Amino acid sequence: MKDYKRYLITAALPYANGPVHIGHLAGVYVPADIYVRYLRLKGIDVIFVCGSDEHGVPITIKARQEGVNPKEIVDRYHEMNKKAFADFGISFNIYSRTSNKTHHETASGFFKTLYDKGIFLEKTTKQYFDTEAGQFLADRYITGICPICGNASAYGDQCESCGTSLNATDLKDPKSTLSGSTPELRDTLHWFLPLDKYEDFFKNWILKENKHWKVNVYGQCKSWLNAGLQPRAVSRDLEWGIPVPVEGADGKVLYVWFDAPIGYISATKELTKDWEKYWKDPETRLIHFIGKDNIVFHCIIFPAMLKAEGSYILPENVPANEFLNLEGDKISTSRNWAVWLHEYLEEFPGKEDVLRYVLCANAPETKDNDYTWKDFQTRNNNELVAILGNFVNRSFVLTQKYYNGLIPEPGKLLNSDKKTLAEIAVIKQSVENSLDNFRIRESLKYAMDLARLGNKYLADTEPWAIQKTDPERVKTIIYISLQITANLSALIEPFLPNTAGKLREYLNIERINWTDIGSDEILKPGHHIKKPGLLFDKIEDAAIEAQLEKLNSTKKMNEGSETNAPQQKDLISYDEFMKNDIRIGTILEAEKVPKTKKLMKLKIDTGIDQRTVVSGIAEYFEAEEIIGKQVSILVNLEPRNIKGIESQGMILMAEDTDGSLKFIMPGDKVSNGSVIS
RNA sequence: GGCGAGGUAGCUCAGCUGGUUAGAGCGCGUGAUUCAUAAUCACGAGGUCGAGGGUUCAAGUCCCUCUCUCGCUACCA
Repeated sequence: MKDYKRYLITAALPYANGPVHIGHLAGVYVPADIYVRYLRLKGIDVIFVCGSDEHGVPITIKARQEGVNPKEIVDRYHEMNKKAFADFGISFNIYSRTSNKTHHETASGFFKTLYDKGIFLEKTTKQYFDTEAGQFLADRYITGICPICGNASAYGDQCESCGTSLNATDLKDPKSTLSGSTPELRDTLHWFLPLDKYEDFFKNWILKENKHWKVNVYGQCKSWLNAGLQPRAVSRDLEWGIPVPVEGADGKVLYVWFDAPIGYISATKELTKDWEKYWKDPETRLIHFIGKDNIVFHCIIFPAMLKAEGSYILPENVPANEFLNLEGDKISTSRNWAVWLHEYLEEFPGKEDVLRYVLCANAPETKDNDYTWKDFQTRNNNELVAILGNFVNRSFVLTQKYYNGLIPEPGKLLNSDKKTLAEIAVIKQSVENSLDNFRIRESLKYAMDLARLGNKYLADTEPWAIQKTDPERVKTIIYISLQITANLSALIEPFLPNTAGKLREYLNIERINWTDIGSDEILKPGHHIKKPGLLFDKIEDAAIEAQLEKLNSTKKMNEGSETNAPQQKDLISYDEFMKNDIRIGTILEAEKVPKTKKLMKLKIDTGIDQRTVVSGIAEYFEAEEIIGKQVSILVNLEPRNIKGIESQGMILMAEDTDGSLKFIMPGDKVSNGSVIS
């Protein structure tokens, strides 16, 4: 690899509409922090930037739900996450935010540069405008009648009743949710980044020059490049965000995906006057730590922006991780299925390193992984306490007992002693090699090998057995054990910084340079170590059960459907309801529509006729098992062509909380064509 | 359906350009040991490497088909 002069490390900007959880930590912040701490210990010039991503529609929606200003939302979560990260020990050089002045100026300037260079395409489209509120409406802010299923409160981007994704202009009788008025269609101008023009560049840069990227990252990029890149709108009509810095662009802001990654640049700017050195000098190695949901932005879109601007370097690597599950289920902010960092810090005070350790040991580097509290306990008790903590404790206790805390003078080293000491450098080399290749999980395992080495050394030499007969030999043994603990304090520093600090305190020494790892004379004979405490405590079953209980109650809350059931829709009149002609029919034939995942072609006896209906149920039913069943069917829905088949009606389904579908059927058999009212 | 990633011991994962009896950590069993938060150390049991074909003197490793998981994408009337 090229010899870089300095490193710029970014960690994905957490979205400021919720707290940080273990999934974020395991995928992004813990690996990034370990890597950065490692670089720092090696004396490398590195800065580590992050911050809150505070723009975008979801934040405005959350604000509206709570009846507050978006600013209140982002302030709340920015402060909360900033503090949680700091308390947890993620060592950002700066944790900034995209709502601040520097960022607004930077993002705005970045846009302006591209604009002046004539990079953007301009396109005019028609969008709804709320004349009362005086603004264009995001799709989410429009409700109306779904053209597909007739649901009266479909959103402009999606009908939650039938699940169809929509354009706001598809809705019948659209209403603004801001003012309740009927919006009017107006022309609106937007700017697009012509990603398609960079396709050749990316095919070369990623597929040829970046073969060293992780397979999951490389493969995902290949998938996108093969599908072809499309121009992407960089602006949108919204109040919350960074105004488009162009004449006549009132009410338009930069699309959040455009401004967010620029947040890395603004954060660097805030941090140092020398920011350009980190962003524009090819001797800087730029690395983005992200989760897999962010791959396309960091591997294609943001580099395209940087490339278009012209003066920036591109990322040298993007070590994206997969996702972490929790006790077998996907982590979900909305379902409160998560271990929140701020809560963990309160519930397990002083155990920051335990979580770091478990998340790193379980980091989803190659595929999604599962976090369980049982595993958390096991790793703490059987690895941190039993292997690492125990070795250190054994060494200390022996030192206190035999020498009153003074480092003894070693005698002549035996071959086995020399071999043990030489092993330290080998382990260090393994740790480095893994870290250099972003195999963080593996590197942690190697680091633990040093503690294993220590335990084995003590077991092999048995100082307690020969103290009476050969006290001189014991001095050497303890001396070497203590040198191992000292080396350990440096080697575990990137992974377990608090523990490393504690260990140094017990040893009564200053921080050791990474390059000194492997030395057998870190602690000088006669040096006093302090009366030690324990590095780790056992975690009892009760603490784990409490966490499981907490998750269990979350699960119950989620199942107690009130919390999850969608809100009641707007009132309708009896007449309106009676427009629906819903009947009971019998499924005569069923077959899966080829080349689709969900579609099933059904022939239904409606009592009036026999007709064909295409329905999105194939994921939950086999064709054979549903033939002969009675179902409810909306018969007067206007026909629609789906995959070349005319669908004449809609089968009514109930969607359970887990997303599975169930038929709405009569309690007892009735004649086909029976009317439902 | 298309594309991408993954499916290797009970669990979490290594196995590079195909080559001796498929590895590690944790868990499990047996033994040793007591300095240590019943911790440690040694040894051992456990895998038809998702399934089935094929190429090859030789395949976990290459090719084809199928299957399951995750993601992107199409589709959901």
